[in-house]
Amino acid sequence: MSTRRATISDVAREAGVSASTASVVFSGNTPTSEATRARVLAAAAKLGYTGPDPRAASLRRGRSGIVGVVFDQHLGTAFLDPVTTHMMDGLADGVSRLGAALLLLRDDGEMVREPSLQTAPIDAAVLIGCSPRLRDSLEIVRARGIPVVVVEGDAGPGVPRVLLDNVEAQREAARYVADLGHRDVVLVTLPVDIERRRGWIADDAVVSVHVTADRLAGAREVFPQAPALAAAGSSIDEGAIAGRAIFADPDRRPTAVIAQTDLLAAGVIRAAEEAGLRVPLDVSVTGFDGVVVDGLAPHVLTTLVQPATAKGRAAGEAVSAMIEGSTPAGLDLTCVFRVGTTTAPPRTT
Amino acid sequence: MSTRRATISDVAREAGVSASTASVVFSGNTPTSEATRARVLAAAAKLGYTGPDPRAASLRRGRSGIVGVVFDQHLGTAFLDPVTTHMMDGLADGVSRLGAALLLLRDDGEMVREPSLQTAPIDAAVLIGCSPRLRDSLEIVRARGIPVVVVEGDAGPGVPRVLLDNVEAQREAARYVADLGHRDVVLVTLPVDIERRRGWIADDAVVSVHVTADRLAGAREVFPQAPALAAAGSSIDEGAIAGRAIFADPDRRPTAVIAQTDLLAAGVIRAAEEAGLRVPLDVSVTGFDGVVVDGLAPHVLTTLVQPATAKGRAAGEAVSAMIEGSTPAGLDLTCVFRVGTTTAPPRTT
DNA sequence: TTGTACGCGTTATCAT
DNA sequence: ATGATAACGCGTACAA
Repeated sequence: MSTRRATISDVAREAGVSASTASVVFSGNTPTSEATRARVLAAAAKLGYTGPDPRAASLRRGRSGIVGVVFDQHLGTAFLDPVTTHMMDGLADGVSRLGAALLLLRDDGEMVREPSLQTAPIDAAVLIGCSPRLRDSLEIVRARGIPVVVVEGDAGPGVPRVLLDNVEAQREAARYVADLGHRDVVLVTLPVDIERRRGWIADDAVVSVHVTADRLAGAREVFPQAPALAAAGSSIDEGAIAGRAIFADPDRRPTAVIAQTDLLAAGVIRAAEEAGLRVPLDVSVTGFDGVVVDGLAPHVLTTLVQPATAKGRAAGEAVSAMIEGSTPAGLDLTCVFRVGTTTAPPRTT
Repeated sequence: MSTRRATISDVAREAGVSASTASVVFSGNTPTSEATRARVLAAAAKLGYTGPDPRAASLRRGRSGIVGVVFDQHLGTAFLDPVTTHMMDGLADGVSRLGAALLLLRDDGEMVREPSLQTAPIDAAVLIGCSPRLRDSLEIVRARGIPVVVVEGDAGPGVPRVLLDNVEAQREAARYVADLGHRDVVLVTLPVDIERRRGWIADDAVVSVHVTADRLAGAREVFPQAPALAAAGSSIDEGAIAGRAIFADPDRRPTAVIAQTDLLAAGVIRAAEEAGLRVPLDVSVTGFDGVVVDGLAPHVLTTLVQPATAKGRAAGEAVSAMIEGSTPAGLDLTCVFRVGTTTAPPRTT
């Protein structure tokens, strides 16, 4: 029972070679004779040496092989959104070429103990979302000289971004609804600001959340007068709350609802069915995101399929490229409109 | 424009102090005079030095401040389960005392490029789930001499585990259902093995998934003869599939269904309502987990509320303790039975 | 193919 | 309160 973990020098001594030779055996960066290789490995096994200390290797190499992913909210909250989840999946994929792992970081402004965004041993960072904190996070990583990519957020110049065509996509869906013959349409939106207040959005309201504003703008290009009801978040329950408000008055029911996310759309459908309306016969509903909404079956949402996984992968590949020295341009991803079973022409009364 | 990032020696030189003094200014580990402190900070600002290099600090200190979380499946898949999500939240919380961040690791057995579980600069590891891979992962981290905690899995001796009282909890729910007067009960279970095949579980079937087996055993203590239908996973849609099978034949409908997760229960409820049954008037349904099932409202599941967040936090605190040198015992967490609106006495026909 | 020499950037210890 | 010194464990020129 040694009192201290074995180092590569110990192994080298045991094997009767120099430390650098042992190092080379483990890294494989230089050819070694089969004999020494075997002896080194045997010595390592004997000493319980499991490989180079990652901390020392990382100092020496100047790289840790870790990419930080920065959230501005509780991890639990962030992962509740399937879009985020899929993006993480793509991200893991995108950095895997580089063999990097993902470090979950939360930058909430507080001075926490390490490792925070300021001190984590990361080779690059991915900033997510469009929070007000984003600028500050960006400041921190840029000061550290760490490559950074921003996903769907407002970054300064010189920072590669991965963006979505929210305006155009939402416009396309709205156009489809209009072409079906709908004129009486209500929009259900994501929160308009950090307050996350529910309610009808006034014409002069300032929508400070990027995504919300863009999708709203897209829909309004087709339905300039459509009333818009803001939800407090993206969930089925929130959608149902909005839906109940919309379908409460039988005399003022719209023939179509354009929701800004699939979850909201699913909630609206739920509310419609509660109110005795059939989808799409009595009311058409569209969503946005193209995620699998658990429990929505047998409906198939008419929606905009966003490449959530690809978004993450693009971000991952971008940071990989930056780590390797190149300067990737930003990437603009596009959604694909998908016609499902939740839209139909309005009923002729 | 310097060609190289400034180091703490550069800062010290610029400030006219020694490197160790500068170091102390940043770490705060030793009192310093206000004057030197200010001079060092000024020098740092001038040189664009943003703090000690985490890699070097980590080598020197022998700690990285990073805790690895090991999954055996796609991250996207893992995070689809709200229980996992909540656990991650608790985990983040539990390691925060130590100021650690979480590194997402996937150990799928392949020899990947670093950092894998074998080479990641982690101070401790948390292994999740009851996969066959778990033993191997365990082997790797133990060989590295890294503290490890296993959550709801089968670990060897000497490894702290965080466990749930699945058997007892499920038994309590079953007892409650029995006490309501139900005799004709069907169980809906999680997958029985890696195959994830749907279908009725034969009496002599081998249930190799720990959680499934435990919850099944608990229910069978009260309802030894109850037929059990395995789902292919934990989701509303899977629950609905099981539910449709169960309610297909009007003559053979049970008066109660005991589902092994809330998501499955929600699906069963959906299927029941599709079949024109009212919950809980015509059929009672219980779940397990106590997560918020988006879209289940207005129902409130009768279920076993599992302390998912606490589970994660316990694991986090356990690794924190181990990093600091103590050897925490395992922790047995208990579920709390919660009566909701989805159970009632069977209708007297 | 193997060994020598050096430095990566920091911090703990101890002396002043 | 500050400074000198010595590792921390490794990888990589370069020489042999």
